[in-house]
Amino acid sequence: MDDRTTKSRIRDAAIHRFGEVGFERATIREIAADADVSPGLVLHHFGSKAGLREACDEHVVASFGASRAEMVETGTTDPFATLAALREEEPHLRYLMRALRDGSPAAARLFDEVVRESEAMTALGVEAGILRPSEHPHDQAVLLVAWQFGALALAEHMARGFGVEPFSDEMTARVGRAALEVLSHGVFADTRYEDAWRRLDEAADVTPADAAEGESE
Amino acid sequence: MDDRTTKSRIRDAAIHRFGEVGFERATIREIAADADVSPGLVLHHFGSKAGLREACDEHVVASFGASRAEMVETGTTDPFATLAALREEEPHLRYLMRALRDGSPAAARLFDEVVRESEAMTALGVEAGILRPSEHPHDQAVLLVAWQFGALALAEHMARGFGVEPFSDEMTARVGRAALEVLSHGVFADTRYEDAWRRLDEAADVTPADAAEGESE
DNA sequence: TAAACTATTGAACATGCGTTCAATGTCAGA
DNA sequence: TCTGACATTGAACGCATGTTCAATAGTTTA
Repeated sequence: MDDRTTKSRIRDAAIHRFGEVGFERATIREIAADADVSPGLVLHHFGSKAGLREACDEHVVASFGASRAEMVETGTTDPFATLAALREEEPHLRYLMRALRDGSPAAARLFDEVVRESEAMTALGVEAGILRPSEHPHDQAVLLVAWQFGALALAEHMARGFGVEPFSDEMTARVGRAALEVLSHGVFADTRYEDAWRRLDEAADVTPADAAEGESE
Repeated sequence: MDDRTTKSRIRDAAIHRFGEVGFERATIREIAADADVSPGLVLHHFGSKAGLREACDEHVVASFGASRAEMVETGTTDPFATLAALREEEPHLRYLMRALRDGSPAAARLFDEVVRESEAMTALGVEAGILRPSEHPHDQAVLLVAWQFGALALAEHMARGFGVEPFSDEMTARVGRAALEVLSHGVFADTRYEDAWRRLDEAADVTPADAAEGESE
């Protein structure tokens, strides 16, 4: 027995399928079978496959929004607690991972939201003396979110590299440890590369301000 | 006039299409049209769509292998020179990006190869005093490659975050600058998080050696 | 009770796809 | 010139898919 409404059962089955095999490969017939309904009913409730995707997007994004809002309230500032908390909702996480890879609009929305929040939280961390101030806080936020989401999207490959199961506790631990080391000390022994880059930068006059237009080519 | 052989023309058209829209969405008919041949000829040369993918995989992986081998010979040790060099072959880069997102076997192969090479190059860098020695060199290599490839896979989102075009010089510059800052200094002001994690680590006894099996659950 | 509306089904439809295949063209070698 | 192998075409086939639709069951409303 399943006390959820039929519509939400279909949506959850779709989230699961989409997350597992991607939007393209997932078929309405399979989703309907998973939810123990006929294919026709899926279309009755969601209009089309695209409509079904939108409903899933909305639900997952809202769900993550809620848990992020909770973290903001409790005042969590570091990104790894976030990652750990995300693991609680594995189907949604898989869905998000797929959405990122599929290039779904929802993933783009979520990416931008998280960048914005990450930038704000970083500012708080800097004030609190926990985080090192960056010369380009926005760029850094974009990069760190891309790394975090990117690692999520490539979880399968990382797991293989570690020799563990994707989405296992083992994996979270290994990723967390390695990431903390890098994010605490960096990987370069000194700043020779950074200095070199900065000189190139100043010569080419690439500043965030006039970033919108490309003057070469 | 195109002096390449018809077969390689088809393969290059396929690499382009696969890279642009992904393996699933790309159709043999479109690829054939791009290469100015009939759909039948594509199958005549490559047997099936999967065979065509394999041929593309092999070609792209080999191409990247060649340019990486060249970098090893010239003794380049830092990952950003690699990124810059990759930009020269944009279609192949787009293909690789898609392959990573699609979960193609070729992408897995390449990922593992690059991890291995990255680990070796990092060891060289440490010896040379350029790179900081890591406590878990393999884990660090996996993480850094995942970040690098992940950022590549999410190039579209990063570009939007920066307000620039994907695969533009502008974008390379911004990513490089932000990455160098993080990889030179880290983001944490001190090691309090790392220390806390290490204590958790020792308590749970999570070591790389017995990483293969999960004892909980 | 009757009517209207919603949930649900199963079959059918249309389309686009990968693939097959017989036919034709092309060209090197006997 | 004849022949065989290969390149190439275009039409057709079969299949899986998203979608439509009339019909049925169930539930609410007047």
